[in-house]
Amino acid sequence: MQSDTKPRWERRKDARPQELLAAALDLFVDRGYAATRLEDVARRAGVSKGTLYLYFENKEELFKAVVRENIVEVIGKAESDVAAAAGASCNELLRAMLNKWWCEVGSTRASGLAKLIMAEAGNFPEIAAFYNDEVIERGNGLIASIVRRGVDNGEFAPVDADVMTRVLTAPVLMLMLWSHSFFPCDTGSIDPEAFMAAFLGLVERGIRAPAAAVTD
Amino acid sequence: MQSDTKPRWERRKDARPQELLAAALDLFVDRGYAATRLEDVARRAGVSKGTLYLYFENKEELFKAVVRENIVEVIGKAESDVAAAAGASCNELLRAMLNKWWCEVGSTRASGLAKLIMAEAGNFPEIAAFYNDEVIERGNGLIASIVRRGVDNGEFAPVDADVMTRVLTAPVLMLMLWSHSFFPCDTGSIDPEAFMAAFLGLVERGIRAPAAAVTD
Amino acid sequence: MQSDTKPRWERRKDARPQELLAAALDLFVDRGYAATRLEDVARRAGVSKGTLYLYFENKEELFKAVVRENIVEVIGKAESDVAAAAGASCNELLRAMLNKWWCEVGSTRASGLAKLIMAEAGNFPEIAAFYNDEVIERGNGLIASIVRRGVDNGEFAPVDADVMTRVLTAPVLMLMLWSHSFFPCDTGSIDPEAFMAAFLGLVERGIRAPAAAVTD
Amino acid sequence: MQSDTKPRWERRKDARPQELLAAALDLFVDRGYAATRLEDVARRAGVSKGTLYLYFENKEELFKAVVRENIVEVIGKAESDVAAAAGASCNELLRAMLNKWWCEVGSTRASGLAKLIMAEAGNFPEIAAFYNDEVIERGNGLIASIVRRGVDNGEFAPVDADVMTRVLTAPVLMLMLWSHSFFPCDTGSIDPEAFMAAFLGLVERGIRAPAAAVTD
DNA sequence: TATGAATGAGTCTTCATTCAT
DNA sequence: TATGAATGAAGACTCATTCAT
Repeated sequence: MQSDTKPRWERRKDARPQELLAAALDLFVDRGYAATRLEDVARRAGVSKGTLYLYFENKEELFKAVVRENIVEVIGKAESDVAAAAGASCNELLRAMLNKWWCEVGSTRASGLAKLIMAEAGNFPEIAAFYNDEVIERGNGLIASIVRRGVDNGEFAPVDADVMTRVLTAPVLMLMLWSHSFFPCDTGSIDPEAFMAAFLGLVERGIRAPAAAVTD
Repeated sequence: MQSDTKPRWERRKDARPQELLAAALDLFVDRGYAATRLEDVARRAGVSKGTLYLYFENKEELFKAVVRENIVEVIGKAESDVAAAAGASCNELLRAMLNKWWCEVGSTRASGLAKLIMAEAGNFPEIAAFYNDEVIERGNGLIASIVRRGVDNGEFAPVDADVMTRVLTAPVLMLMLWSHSFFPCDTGSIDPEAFMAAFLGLVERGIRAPAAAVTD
Repeated sequence: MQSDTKPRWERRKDARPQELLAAALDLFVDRGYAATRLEDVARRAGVSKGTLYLYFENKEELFKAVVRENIVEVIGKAESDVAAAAGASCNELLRAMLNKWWCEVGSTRASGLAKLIMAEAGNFPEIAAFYNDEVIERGNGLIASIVRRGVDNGEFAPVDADVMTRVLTAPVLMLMLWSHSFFPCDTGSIDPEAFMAAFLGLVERGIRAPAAAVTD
Repeated sequence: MQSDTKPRWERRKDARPQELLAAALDLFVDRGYAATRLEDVARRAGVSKGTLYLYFENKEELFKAVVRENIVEVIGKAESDVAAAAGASCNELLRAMLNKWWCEVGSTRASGLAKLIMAEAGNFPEIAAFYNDEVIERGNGLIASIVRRGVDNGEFAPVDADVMTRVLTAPVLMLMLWSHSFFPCDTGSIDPEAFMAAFLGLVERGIRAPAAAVTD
């Protein structure tokens, strides 16, 4: 859409940040935050180290940009979805959200960022705070709101919504972590679909109100 | 009689390794593997850098020793326990083991090692291999053996033991990870006992054979 | 126009490797391999430690580059020279080569590398192998080829070429070693030209075939 | 010869320094001065690091003691021998001394000390001075005195005795160095006896006065 | 005498960041 | 905008020497 008259050597001017973000995502996911060298990010994006600093103030800002691009955005969409499904069955909605979370984030490269955060947040407080505010609080809030609604309307057993949110998100988080592990037994032996199916089955049967059977 | 001048060092041969392992556990857990400086480990144990090398060949061997001391040993005991409980109810045994795992490892400082491994194994293949062989394979094997027995004797629904093992261990693992996170919401908001209770309840109701409901 | 503040560094890409190699040669020769600190090499070349690593992967590669620059190249030229002098008197060619060796390598700073190798090869096997292949084998082969020709054409007494090569190269090597010794008697008392003259005279009279006298 | 009444555990009290010197010789020769660790010396002698310091003030004194024990002593005997052979043929005496030197020092482990000195004297000035005074000056003086006598009595061509001493000692020195090299071509391909025979033949024919040929 | 635990200065190597061009 | 040469602080590991026992 840009003017066609621009000389050839200036092409892709606007694409630079995207290429850098893509390269950074790959390397952060593979190596972690501290172990990722900016020079490698630059090289993978086909630019020089100095260029990277033209687009991102420093390593930390680069990382934040990667998180925004790959995770924060998805959460925003999910929030809209939940708001739109106000009348749906909570048991189904809950499982749909968990499954969607796995499909749209967990099963992508972006899930490596969760591993990274888990691992290194303690050494980089600023990053921890950012991730907590932008991802964890919002993501958990979303799940908790569904649980709360399910408890309120009698679909679910009367559980503590915040605690149950943790229990429900834990397996998906672990699956995300495992999918970025280098353990032979992990990498090789877990079938994510089977795992999610087993987990969602457990949830379906495990969360609903006992009384529900009577009610039926 | 007491000299006013503190001796340059104190001779504590037998106590040293334990003190060093304790200091190393603390720092590995707090900072991760790569970010832990051996000089800090030494200082925390009250000795000099060089002294550490009298007891442990290098950083990697120090780490392995920490894992052996804090995790491998517990697994060994658990294996005996399971073998001794051959006739028990699998549903109960399973929950007992998961709970015990949390109590004896998960809720201690040692659980930080799981976080560390999750996070950094990819950058340190030798450590990954060691941990996989000594901890993951053995630990998973233990849980899977119980699940398999429960499926065989009809206590459990006919699930895939290896997949279910992953599903069952995931929440405990995540709780371990969370308990070593620095996120305000994590550190503050999770009550491990409530989490474990919620999780074990989910398991009890979720894993048993459907027929069991009829039996009640 | 000249800024009063000296720039933190100066950009000298093309000159750098040469400056670093020169500094490295000096220090390796003066202090040996193990005792040469890369920081000193850098400082002598007027750069920082890190800069050195932009041009040479590590200490070993730096050393190899120094050897290539200062010795291997000369051997290559000598090989051409010998090939070109196919018809010359072997007695004269032999002495010319030995003398040339002294003049072009032995009497320069580069000869200190021979001392270094002699001294430290045992502790650095990789360096030993490199030097053996690139310098010793080729250099000895060159001298031996002349001796062999001289024996074959009757100029020389029927000696074993490989043994005689050792005998012939030994004094030049020793002179090289001596010229880098710090012994008062060595540094001061040896006149290399007198030494070489005495040695070459010894060779001229000592190597030729006894029958030669008859021939005259 | 010591009292037989001494308790068993105190045996070999006087042998300790000898054992330490033997161990030190081995390691200095194999690894050089700087690279020899005193802990290894102690271990090889079967004692602890601390014990070594009971007998030798520090690394440097240990090294000096090794040199005294293994080289200085031999030179003393050689000086007596030369003094006793006042009337012998200088050509023969010279070759006898050179050969003896090889046999009694050069072909033993002690020759490795020459390599070590050659290599590292520059980094340890005190050691250099010691070796120069105790070994080099005295050894060279011995050879030079024979050369001088041979020139004076017409047996030898009128050479400069000091220069010729260097030329004559150089091959033996190099043979000593080579015999402690790790180069395949060195270790494997040099036959010391053949080398010495070739060298001594060269000397015999090369050093005598030209007139001598006429005389024959 | 003998031990060996303890020390700490010293050296190679890495990498985020800066800045002259 | 883009480059990449240059910087320098930081960390693992070694080893001569000391000294309480």
